[in-house]
This record gives sequence, C-alpha cells and structure tokens, in this order.
Amino acid sequence: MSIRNPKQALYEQFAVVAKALGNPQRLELIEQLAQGPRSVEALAAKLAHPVANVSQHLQAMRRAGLVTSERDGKFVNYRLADESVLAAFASIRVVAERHSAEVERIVRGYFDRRDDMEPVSREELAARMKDGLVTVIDVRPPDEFALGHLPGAINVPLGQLEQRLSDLKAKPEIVAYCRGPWCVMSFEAVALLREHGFRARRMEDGLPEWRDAGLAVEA
Amino acid sequence: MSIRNPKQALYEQFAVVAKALGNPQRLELIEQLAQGPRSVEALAAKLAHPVANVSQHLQAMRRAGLVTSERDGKFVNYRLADESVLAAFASIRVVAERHSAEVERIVRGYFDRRDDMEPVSREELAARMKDGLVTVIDVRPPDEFALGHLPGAINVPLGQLEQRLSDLKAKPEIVAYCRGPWCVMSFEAVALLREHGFRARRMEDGLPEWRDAGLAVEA
DNA sequence: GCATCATTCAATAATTATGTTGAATGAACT
DNA sequence: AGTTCATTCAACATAATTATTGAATGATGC
Repeated sequence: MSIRNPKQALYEQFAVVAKALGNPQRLELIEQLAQGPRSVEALAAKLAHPVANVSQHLQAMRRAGLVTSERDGKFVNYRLADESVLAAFASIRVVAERHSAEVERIVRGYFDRRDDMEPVSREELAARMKDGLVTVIDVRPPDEFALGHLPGAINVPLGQLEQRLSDLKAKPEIVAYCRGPWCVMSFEAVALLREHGFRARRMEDGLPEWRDAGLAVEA
Repeated sequence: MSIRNPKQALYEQFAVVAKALGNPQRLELIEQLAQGPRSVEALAAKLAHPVANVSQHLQAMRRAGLVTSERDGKFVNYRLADESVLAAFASIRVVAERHSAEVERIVRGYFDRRDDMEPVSREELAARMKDGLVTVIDVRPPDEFALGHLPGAINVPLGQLEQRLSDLKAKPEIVAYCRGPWCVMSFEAVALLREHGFRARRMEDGLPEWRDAGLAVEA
C-alpha cells in the first residue's frame, strides 16, 4: 500500500521503536546505557562484540530515538534518550515474564534458587539502610559503580567477592544489587555469600530502577 | 555464538516480544484486540488485509505470548494475553511521541487542531458524566460498541455523524471517544461537530484505557 | 601538516521477515 | 458421509536485518 493514512503512518513509527528494541544485543546495550553514558569502545568491550557492530546498533537505536550521542574529544558518548526507554524495556520484560514459556524455562534452569532469595524491594531496602541494619554491596564492575551507586554501598565486583569476604562487616544481613532485575551477578553473589554462611539477599531491581524511583544516588 | 549464557538467552526472549510488536500491522491488530476478542475473519475485514496474512501475524503474536486464541464453533477468537500487552504498546508509544521527529511531523500535519481540542481526561469525564452535563458519543463501529462502551454513551459511527447531528441533545458539551489515544476517528468527529456549531471535545484515551483504569463499562 | 585513533561507512554474504497464492485442515451442519 | 467455510499450512518471491571485513572519516595532539 503506497498511500498511507496518518494512522498507518503513526503505527509505522511506533513499529520502528519496537523494532529497535527487538534485538538481544541492542537490549543489552540499553541495559549498559541505563548504568550511565558510555563510549562506543567501552560498550563494545563490555559486550565483547566488534566495535563496528556495536556502532551500527547504536546508530539504529539513535534513528529510532532510543539513544542520543554526543562527541567528547575523540570519543562519542551514547546515552539513553530518557527514562521512558527504560520503562518500555521494563514493560516488554513484564510481558515476556508473564507469557513466555521459554523465559520460565530459563529462569527455572539457571535461577532456580530464585524463590529462596526473597528479593528485597527498593522501599524495604531504603528503610533498612536508614536503620544501619544492612551491608549493601554493589557487585557491578568499578567503572559502573563510579558513575553512581546506592548511598553507602561498597563495591565488590563479583570476581573479587570470594577473596574479599573478610571485608564484609558482620551486619545482620547483606544485600547485593547490580544492573537490573535480571542481572545475573547479584544472583551469583547471593549464592556465593550464602555458601559462606552469610545471610544475604538480592535487591529486586538494579541501580537504574533505584535512580528512576527518585531515591538518592551517590556519585 | 552458539553457547549462550542465561542472560543472553533471556534477552533473546525479551527481543522476541519486542519484535512481535515491531510491525505496524500487528500493532493495529493489538489495537483492535484491545477493543475485545475477535475472529481472524473479523480482524481481516477491519484491517482490509488478506485473511491468511492476518492469520500469520496473529500466530506470530501468539508465539511471542502477546495474544491467546480459543476456538468457538468454526471461528477462532483471538484476545490479548492480558493488560500488560497494552501497557507495553503504550510505553512504546510514549517513546515514539517523545523522540520521533517523524511522529511529530505526522501529528502536526494531520492532527494540527490537536491543541485546540483540549482533550478531556478520563477522570474529568467521569466527573462530568455524573453531573449529566455532557453527551458522550462513541464513534467506533457498532460491533466494537456492542462489546463494551462508556455508560450512557451513544453510538454514532463516524460515517453517520453528519446525518445524525439532530439526534444529539443540546447538552453544554459533547465528548467523543474511540479506540485509543491516537485513534483518528475521534479527532475527525470533534472537528465535524465544531463545524456545525457544537461545543465538542475528545476524551484523551479510548475505551481500552478507560476499562483498564477500572472505570465502569456498559455491555 | 601529519600521525593517531575512535567512530562510521560500504560492501558482502547469510539469515530472517513479509506478502501472496492456492491447497490442506478440521469443525459444524445437512 | 459429504458439504461448507473459517482458519491454517506450504511454497514461493521479495525485502529487510544481521554480522563481518576493511576502508574512510574526522577530531586530537604532536
């Protein structure tokens, strides 16, 4: 159909946005960018993908309005257009969690200790932090931690957690968080901590959701 | 990459859902299904597309978990999996409205009287309806009206509006609504009513949003 | 100016999505 | 049993997406 009415034209534009979200690599880029702005090179390193490939995906997302870019010296930094992009990602995740048998299978297979983990909600954690009853650890890599983290959180990247167990104060409970609701690292951190006798839980969401909820972030 | 970690596998599933939303025809089907369950034939007639084509799109959406189907006699009725699908659609629409220059262009070109139209919010309309100060007209086709509409609304399909102007009581104001926020029919209805001297406005959302907000629907 | 280096472009090949056509399926009814 | 008819399947052609490679761009700093 060559002649389109305005409604069809609008729907095509909505489809452009959805299409831009319809690729696992781009979703991973969004998760990374939700931590903070990044250069193409940094993103390529994180995802372990060729730079040209990442650049193309970023440009596709820019065309769709999901991200913006800004040159800084010889680097081009990309960032999420705004929080509505993360909201769209979240709503797609909800649909998948509710209706995809495959998601359920993956979660069962790899996150089977999930029910044991009794995730802590943002609100609950904020309350417990105020009482000083909890040690909060951020298991993301240091560069992501540096761009913002929960107030008072200590940065213990997952790879170093085992060696640094003695650093953790013997508060009643340890809460681990990372990039977002399905970020694997906090699951593994909690499992490891429990193996060593700590009382540990996950925060339900990651830093981006915490920030979007208007809660305080330390830089 | 043939070996995938659970995170990548999850992201692939999220991408499946987003991809299923990444097609204008499927989005139109979702808008239709948001009005109520429909058979393949009915949907094909609404969209003026071949039945086999619509069937394939519906099956793609079913695989992605967006819709469910149920046989009723010789018809197969499809319906949205749940309200999270409409929420995902809405969040994608928000991203497009905020960041797509093309969407802005379309809206300017075809909906340029939009600012004049001072849309009525659901809450405001609900209040005015209670006071009996407003005539509510549903400009959708009769079959969609029959599946549910605002309490007290009268069904005046857009094509019949001009002939039925005399039916409209001289209440202080007429409010028109249709399928959703970007449904063209309510815009055109308001423009036509104003040309004939009526004081008319649009409701901001459509019936599906009204229903999802928990407000009363008449069958 | 010239070299460096992050990013983008261009060209290719492989895969996947899309629309069309006509035939197959399968439930309902005679 | 056979007919009808809504839906689905199968096969094909076309278009779009994706990853990969190497070259081009363009800003920086010597």
